[in-house]
Amino acid sequence: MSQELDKRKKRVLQAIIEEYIETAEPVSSGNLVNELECSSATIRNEMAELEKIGFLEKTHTSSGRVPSQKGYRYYVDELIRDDKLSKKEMELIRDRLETKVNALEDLTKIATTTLSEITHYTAITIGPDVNNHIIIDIKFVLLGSRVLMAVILTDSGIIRESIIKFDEDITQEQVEDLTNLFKNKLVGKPLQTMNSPLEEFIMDEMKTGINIIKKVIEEINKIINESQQVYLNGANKVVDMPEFKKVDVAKDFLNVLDAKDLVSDVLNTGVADDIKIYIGEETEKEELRNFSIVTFNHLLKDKDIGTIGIIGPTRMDYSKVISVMKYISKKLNDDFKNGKL
Amino acid sequence: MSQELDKRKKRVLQAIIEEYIETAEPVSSGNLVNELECSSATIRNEMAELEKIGFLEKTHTSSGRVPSQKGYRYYVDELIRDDKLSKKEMELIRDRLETKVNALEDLTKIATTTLSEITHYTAITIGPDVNNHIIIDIKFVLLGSRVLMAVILTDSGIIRESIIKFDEDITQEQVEDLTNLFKNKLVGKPLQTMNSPLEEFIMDEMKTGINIIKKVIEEINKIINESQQVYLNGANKVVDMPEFKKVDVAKDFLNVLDAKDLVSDVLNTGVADDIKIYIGEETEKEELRNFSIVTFNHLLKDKDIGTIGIIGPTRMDYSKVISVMKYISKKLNDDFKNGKL
DNA sequence: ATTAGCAGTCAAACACAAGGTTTGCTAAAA
DNA sequence: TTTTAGCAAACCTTGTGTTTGACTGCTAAT
Repeated sequence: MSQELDKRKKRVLQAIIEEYIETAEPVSSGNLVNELECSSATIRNEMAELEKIGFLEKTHTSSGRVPSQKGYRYYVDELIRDDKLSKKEMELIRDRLETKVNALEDLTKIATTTLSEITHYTAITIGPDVNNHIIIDIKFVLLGSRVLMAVILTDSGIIRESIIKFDEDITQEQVEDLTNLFKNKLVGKPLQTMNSPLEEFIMDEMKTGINIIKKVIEEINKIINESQQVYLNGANKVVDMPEFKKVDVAKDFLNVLDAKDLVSDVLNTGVADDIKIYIGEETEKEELRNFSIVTFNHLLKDKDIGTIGIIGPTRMDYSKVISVMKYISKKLNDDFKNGKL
Repeated sequence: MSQELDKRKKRVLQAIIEEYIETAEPVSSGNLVNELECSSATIRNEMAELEKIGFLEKTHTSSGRVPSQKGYRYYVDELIRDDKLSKKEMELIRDRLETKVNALEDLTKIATTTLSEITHYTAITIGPDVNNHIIIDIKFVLLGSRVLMAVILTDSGIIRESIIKFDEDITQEQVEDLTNLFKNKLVGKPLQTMNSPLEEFIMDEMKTGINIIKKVIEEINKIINESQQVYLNGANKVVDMPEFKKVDVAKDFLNVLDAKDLVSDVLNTGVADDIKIYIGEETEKEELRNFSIVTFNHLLKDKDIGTIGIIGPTRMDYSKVISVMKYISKKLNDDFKNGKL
């Protein structure tokens, strides 16, 4: 899979990619002569070979080199560094994550915002897939004569409430009936059990009408599915990136952000508790061919807190992004061990 | 205030503005000769006079005319039409608003999305200011030994829940104690009462610790203030507008969208149950000088359902925007009268 | 009061030349 | 064998000058 490069070629490739990430301009041989102890001619020879194996590209005959998708891939697999955080940035992260939150989901949002802030890329989150989380309790609360609130607790600490309005009055007796029914039927089972056929919910000694039960199930399901909500942060960061001077690229990007399911598809394929990088066409989505996505899925003591993604141009500062993600990951785990979460 | 223009001048001004709204190109005299029964020379004379009184501008000596801010203002005050909806568009609106919702806030979001969809501008919503809504009930539900949920109902039908975690166990007795305390103290009063000094909440026969009460109040206040949430739809619409070919204008726009408080400030000044138009500098915000905002605040039987705003370039299709808003407004009122809401 | 005609103005489009980078290649040096 | 210096060729970028075409404003005729 990964080609063998000699030491100097690695250094040349790394230098080119890092220079290009910084400047967004094609990198010339003369440009690197300060960083490597050899002449520009030597570097040119190396560049020619790196181009031959597909790691570099030229925009025209006499231009400098630009990394190819394959080049970036080699870079993130072999050459990347993950210590690109300044003291100040670490402090900022620690500070942000120390915010007291009531729900784990808020913590994910905070991590997302922080990530966007430090990397200057757009960040996207989708909540964890809660379908296989185990229900540990269900409560119904009567808020008015025709308004019922359902509260579901899961083992992952995620709480969902749903407010349900009826066309008829609901009695306290019916509420208790519902509570018993759903508790018997669902506690200890995964959330997706809510999707079982209606008949499964009908029991012998029921005082509550079937229409009410049906409605309750519908509304709760709605809430569960909505929970895969997409949260977006820093969409305006795009305008600072030179690649978006070209209007059609910017257009592509904004459209991608709007078609959230495109990105959430990618986020959903991310492996649990890992950082994953998709460069350009690796996402296998036509609309995303000019962009890269780095996803980050964190397990906090087996609890999936959702997937965070960074989306930006293929010329993304992968090192920085990875560094921040790893640091956040570490910080969350430490806090958890020390009982802060 | 509003200047007196003779009939033909009005027609010329209207034609220029509507042409410019459509094409985003300066309008020449020859361009209008088909719509008005006179020669281009006559139109040129009229244009010269309209320019003299500040309703039109030129981009350079020999260019066509472009409406000035003052011109737009005259247009929206005197010349605008509000019947610019096609049958199809009305159908779409009706269809969308017929969606069954549980919370009024969802209806506002649907209206926002529809508005953005039909006008092709970015739409922004802020929830109603709930501070003076009257509390009609407060409930506390124990979700776990250390987790409490507070539910507040208001007369406007808006429901807020807050999940509160404690470092110590909460007993059922304490929950009842809290319920009594808050019911006595708050039912019938506006939500902002929650902001009263802590001492006001301390009563003689309390079994619940002051720290718990303090925490509860804090968390509930957090939720109330969060409710002025900004909901944004159609941010990617910008890329279709020619004025955003200029990168710095696009940058301005995206930054404005990100600095949501800027826009929500404007939305907050909107008068109840009315449509209000701010053209360019009329917002008195430096960052918004190149944009116009049309706000729409709807009262559904005295209940403020929030303010919706459309933001776009000063070259906005005001007629279309107003038409849609009026139609939505009418539809909501009709539905309400017919008991559909 | 309106209009035709015409000169004047300016932006946008195009072509062309000059200047500057950067490469690949060759031949010399290490 | 590897590295380097030197140089021609390629090609982008910038600037300049020219042309074209779309307007307007003005004047004089209708």
